[in-house]
Amino acid sequence: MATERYNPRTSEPRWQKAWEEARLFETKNDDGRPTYYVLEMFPYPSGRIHIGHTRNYTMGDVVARYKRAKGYNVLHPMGWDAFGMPAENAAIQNKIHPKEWTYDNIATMRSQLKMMGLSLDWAREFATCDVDYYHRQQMLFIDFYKKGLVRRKTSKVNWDPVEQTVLANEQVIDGRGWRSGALVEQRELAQWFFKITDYAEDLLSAIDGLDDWPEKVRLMQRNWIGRSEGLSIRWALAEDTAPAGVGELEVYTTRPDTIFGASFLAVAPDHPLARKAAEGNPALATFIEECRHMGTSVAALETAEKKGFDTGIRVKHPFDAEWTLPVYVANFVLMEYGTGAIFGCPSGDQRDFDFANKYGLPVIPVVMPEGADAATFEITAEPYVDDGVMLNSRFLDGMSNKEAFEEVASRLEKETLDGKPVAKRKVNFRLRDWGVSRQRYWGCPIPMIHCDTCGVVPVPKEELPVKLPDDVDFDRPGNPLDRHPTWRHVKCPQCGADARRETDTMDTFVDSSWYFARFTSPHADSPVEKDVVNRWLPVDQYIGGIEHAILHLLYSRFFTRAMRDTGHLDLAEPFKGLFTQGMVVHETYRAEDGRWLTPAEVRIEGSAGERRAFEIATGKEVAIGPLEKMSKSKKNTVSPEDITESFGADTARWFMLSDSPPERDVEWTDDGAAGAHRFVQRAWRLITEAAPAIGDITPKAARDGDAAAISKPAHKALKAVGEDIERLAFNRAIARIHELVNDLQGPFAGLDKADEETRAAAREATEILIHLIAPFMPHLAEECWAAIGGKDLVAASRWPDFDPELVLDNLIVLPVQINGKKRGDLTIAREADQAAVEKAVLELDFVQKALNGAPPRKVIVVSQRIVNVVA
RNA sequence: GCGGACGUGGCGGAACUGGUAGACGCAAGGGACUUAAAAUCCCUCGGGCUUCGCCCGUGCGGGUUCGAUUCCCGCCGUCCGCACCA
Repeated sequence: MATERYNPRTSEPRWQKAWEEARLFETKNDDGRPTYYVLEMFPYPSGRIHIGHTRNYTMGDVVARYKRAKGYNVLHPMGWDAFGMPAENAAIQNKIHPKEWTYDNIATMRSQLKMMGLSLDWAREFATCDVDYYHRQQMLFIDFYKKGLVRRKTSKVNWDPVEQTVLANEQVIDGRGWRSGALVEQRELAQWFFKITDYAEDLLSAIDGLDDWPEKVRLMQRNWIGRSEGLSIRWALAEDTAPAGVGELEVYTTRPDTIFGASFLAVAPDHPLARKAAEGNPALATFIEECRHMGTSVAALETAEKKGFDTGIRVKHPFDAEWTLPVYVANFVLMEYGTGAIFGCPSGDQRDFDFANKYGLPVIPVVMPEGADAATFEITAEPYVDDGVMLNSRFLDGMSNKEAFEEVASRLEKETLDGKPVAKRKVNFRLRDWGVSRQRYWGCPIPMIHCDTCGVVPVPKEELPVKLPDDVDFDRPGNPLDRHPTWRHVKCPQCGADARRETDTMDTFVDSSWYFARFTSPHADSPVEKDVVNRWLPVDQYIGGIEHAILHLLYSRFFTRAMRDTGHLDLAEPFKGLFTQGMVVHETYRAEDGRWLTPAEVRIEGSAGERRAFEIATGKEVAIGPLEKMSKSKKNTVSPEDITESFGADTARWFMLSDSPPERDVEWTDDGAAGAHRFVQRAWRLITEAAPAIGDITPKAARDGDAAAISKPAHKALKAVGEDIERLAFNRAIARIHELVNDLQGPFAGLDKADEETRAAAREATEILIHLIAPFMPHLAEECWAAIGGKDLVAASRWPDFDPELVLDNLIVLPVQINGKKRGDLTIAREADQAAVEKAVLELDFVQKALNGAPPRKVIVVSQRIVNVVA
């Protein structure tokens, strides 16, 4: 019997309206059921939602709908990470105010998201650029300040000497400003910092408790914090080479054991000693000046060619005053790490080795692998960086390098230089304090006032918020707040004299470090309401991109601790479960003249192996580029409307989760989307064609007979899909649903002639199928539910329970291997014991043939799994 | 440069804690239905061979094991992060 095709264009808006009218997704804080908080990283309002966003939100939505069906009070909110540079770039390019640009984008993207049928609580929506939000962020800043978690110090920025502005790292390309093309300089500015390093130890050790985080993210965070135990060693300068007034150089090392392999010391270009030495040395000053043009990013420094400059200063070896070593200024030594100075042991470190070879410095092997011969061991092509046995190291010879570490540390702790110990044991962290100052307009103003007499004074809370002025211009580069005629002029809250506002705004990472807490009480006067936020946090399942694995998550973990220590909430870890999803990628197309083309502008011919692309407008062939993350610049984006208009939101949701595992990238293909839509129609047809036969039947599972062929696969799928969703294995869940539909296809064909028992089983299986589909394709599920005469909404109904008896089979099929290769199967009762299985296996034809009359050497029976006969 | 991942048919991928490699889907080929098309349904689909079965096969080279996509060692390739992109 033919039924009409499912029409998502009419169906989807209808059900979205039904959910909205029933206010199904508006979460009440005082609901008594157990809570479940699922959150996807909120988007930056760049202009349009693309399919990559929607994949992320669909994952969260599947979890939210599933958990709701499992009886939880689910919080699933949405907001906008709305401050940031693109709004200012748009202001400069298109003469549109950042606020207008941002709120326009939000309006567009909100309506795009709504088309996806996401079960979001829109009543809690906010944007971080809402005055209401950044007002509370300023409260938090002042609380942190009063708690001693904020400090001011100087740090380096990228300075564009032509534009006279600070550049972000991404705006520095090959050491030049992206707009001006001028060579970037490093410049020191006084800036605001959060003292995240106060929590370094705790942020590190608490990672152990984050069981529901991916191991790779935990590892990345550990490495980022970078705790090391080492020795801080003071090296005396040789008097005749030292600049006036400087007597020593302090070096941090994690390898004091290699101290007899040292052949040079190196300091950062902005180390005080380097500056001092440069005063009387123009060539050195020139070298340091060159280093200052490298930009400030660590990646840029470390990928640059390693260069050093001999200062002429020499230091005395701590164990031998007669032995002196040269001090270099080196472009790869970072002032921010340790003491900004290192000693180089070329035989034990690749970078030191390269450096020594470049500048003709000695390479003395001091550690060799266990068992090597000290008389013949040499370092030639590469250094030896692993643990081992000491050599060429006087009193350390023969010790393990671990013992040598202890020996050097305890000896140097006792030695003195100018009356103080030569060395101190020191725990060092790679993690640096978090610089939050940005010299930009479109961010949360830092609520501080500079007074000539009182110094830095926080804005009194009752005078908050410090609002961004609307009347700004972007005709010139630089921070419009700085040149605003009136905004920065205020009275000092302490003495009443004329004073100046801080014109720096906050890093947008601050905005995203507590939004998850704000969602619990989005309209409260205080940043959060303690009892409410305590009940909802931590977020049960947080979902977002791997690109945020370190900074955003670390900052949020710091913020939660800081909010705890300022009395706003009572927990340390904001995210219980974390999932990092992959990106949606698409081929790129580029015309001969270099223009990027969108997928819609291109026609594809041929198939696998020999595909060619042609520009529709010109008919000319264009190059097919590699799969890349969808981006505006490469034009390889697919927008949700493209799909919803042709196939509907359900098809898009289904496709994005179907093939690739969620943590991996997914390639958007039109064929794949069409295939997903075929399944939508197939499920619709299966259910609506069955509807007349099962309309008035009471659902009942069948355990035996033909009808069990309907109930068993349904209950097996019910069990598997539930487990797969819990594990976020959406692609597997979808494969299980495909299998169920395949399994039901046959038995459902003759339903109109079937007996009562079969119809009851079919009714039950259909209800299960609809529930399985519902988290993924909620609109289709509602339409199917209505088609079989279901009352109420699927979105408001309970997840069914599977019958444990139906998911187990009495007979199982065991693969049988001979010498590890599969040669056949054995069908046997599930409860058969080891001996019975072994006996049955040895009776099999192909086993006897393989054994050729001889007894088997061994029979391995892995219960319920496999049998291996070793001949 | 440092840190982290990933690599399986023509394609996306599945394979639980070391236990049947290729589930499920896409593409392709063949067939049915149709005046025709679309839609739908059925069959084939890693490679090879002496094809009732055997051999090879999970980036490459070794190793451990009764058994390795999975564990170990060494390579190769691709991707992500690196503190002012969000």
